[in-house]
Amino acid sequence: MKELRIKCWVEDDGEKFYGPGPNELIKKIQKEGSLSRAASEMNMSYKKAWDLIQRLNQHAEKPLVILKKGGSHGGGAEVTEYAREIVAEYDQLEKEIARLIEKQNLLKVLK
Amino acid sequence: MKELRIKCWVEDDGEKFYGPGPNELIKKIQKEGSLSRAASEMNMSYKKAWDLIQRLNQHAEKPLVILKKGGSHGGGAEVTEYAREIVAEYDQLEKEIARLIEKQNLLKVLK
DNA sequence: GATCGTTATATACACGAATACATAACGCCT
DNA sequence: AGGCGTTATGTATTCGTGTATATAACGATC
Repeated sequence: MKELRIKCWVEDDGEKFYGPGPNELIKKIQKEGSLSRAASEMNMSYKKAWDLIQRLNQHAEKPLVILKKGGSHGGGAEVTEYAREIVAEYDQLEKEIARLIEKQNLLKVLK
Repeated sequence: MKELRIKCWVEDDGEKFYGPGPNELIKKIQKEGSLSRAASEMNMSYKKAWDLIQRLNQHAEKPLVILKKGGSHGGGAEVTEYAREIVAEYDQLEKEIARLIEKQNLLKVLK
């Protein structure tokens, strides 16, 4: 069965840094409060998730995720208010794209 | 400088087979009448282009590109009318997506 | 039948990205 | 002081994808 897929992301000087992956990861961090658990939930290696967060915080004007190590629970990850705003906007954009897709079910190549 | 990018493609049972690459390749084949020249114009290896055309013709209900070998000019590649229709539709879709992008310059993460 | 330019096909190699693994650092708690 | 769970960081390995290279097949034209 054929279907039309669309993906959108943000690049900074040609380097991609925000897209579906980071968006989902941030949501899972928010839910779990832990980067390692969020990563394994996505079947993503911890290192990749960590590198991703570094790049995210570095390119954005304000940090999206605060990582803390040590402490009673060993540490944790906190999603900033700024990040929650971005997630909401990205989700909104994806919704609008999905609406555009539905209007485009007439492609000959889809048959 | 940050910018929003969008890409769309068609999948068949999860396998992607039509997107920006194939679309551009078909256009160049139409212009050149040759698969090898079209491929090198895109800085794409001949093998990759050939494999791509095979997959395209196999998944579509009608062939998009007819390859002929031998003959006075050594052979050549011909784009079918069906393919030209698909290219036109895909270009149209990309245009609509570009219009959607312009309305979306308000993302916080873009600042 | 020799030539020519293209398609057809297989194999070896290069490269980048992701994974796997190992180990250190941290700070609250008992 | 020791344990715990998490973050922090480097390195080696794996894996997929594309490239590079070589060679054969084809068929009209001369």
